[in-house]
Amino acid sequence: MAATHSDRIVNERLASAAARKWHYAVLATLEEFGPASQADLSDRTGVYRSDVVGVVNELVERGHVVRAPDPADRRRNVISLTPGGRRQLGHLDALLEAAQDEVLAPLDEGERARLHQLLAAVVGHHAAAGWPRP
Amino acid sequence: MAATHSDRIVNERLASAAARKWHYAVLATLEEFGPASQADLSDRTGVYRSDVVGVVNELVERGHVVRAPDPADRRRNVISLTPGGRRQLGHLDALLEAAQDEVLAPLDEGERARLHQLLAAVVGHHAAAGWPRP
DNA sequence: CCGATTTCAGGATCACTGATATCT
DNA sequence: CAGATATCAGTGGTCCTGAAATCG
Repeated sequence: MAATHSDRIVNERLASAAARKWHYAVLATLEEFGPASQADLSDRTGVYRSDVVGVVNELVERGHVVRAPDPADRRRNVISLTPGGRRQLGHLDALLEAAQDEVLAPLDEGERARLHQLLAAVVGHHAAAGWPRP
Repeated sequence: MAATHSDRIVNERLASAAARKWHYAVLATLEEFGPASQADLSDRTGVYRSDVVGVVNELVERGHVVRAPDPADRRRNVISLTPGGRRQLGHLDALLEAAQDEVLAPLDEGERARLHQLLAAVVGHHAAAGWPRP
């Protein structure tokens, strides 16, 4: 139920920027780790390999990202942030901070930190165990 | 990410009983509050009114629930648990307890209670505010 | 007439499976 | 050859919108 409330609020805000959560995940990952292959993006964001294609296509259409073949390994595409993509990421960051504030409204600072810590422990445990990937 | 891991684990367990989360939600609500109209079930479970129909249809097919017109208000259907539905609920309860144990594996008892309390505060806040219903 | 209930038809996103072609 | 990468096609569940028919 908490996840559903959170998703609804987050999706409303992202829709105002014509974005979805995978767009944000990919942009944020590119900024954090730099240019990456689509397989890297899949592993880091949790987006299925087969779905990365579509997300990257949409980001390319919007001019937020560029896709170029990797000269060092011709199986790969290298995905890189554009200046426009960096601006969009800043925009989405602000939207999502507001969304988080709305979702966590009933919690004070300490409670928010504690919740984040508990959820991170859960995610860390399952990510370390590795989840089924094709 | 935590919600996604949780959903995957819960769905795997429920699939082994040919059930989905809404089946459990409806059965559990019927046991807790007794026979109810479909609108009541929608409000109590969060399932959209338009989706309750399908869930109840499937539970009727499986013999877990009966649908009867309400003589006191002929707009309504009264949905009631069958003995088979009660058995199924017990079965699902066991499956979900195991799923919860798997999801929360990295947390000790106190941490689980704290997480539950924090999420309940979030849900309570947004439920009280009322979320958009058709 | 207004409001509530049930039902149906459909859209959008997401999680997931499987197959194929290309390249290391 | 095995293994990785990118791509395409398709399924099913969930969240959500809208509209019709029936009844209080």
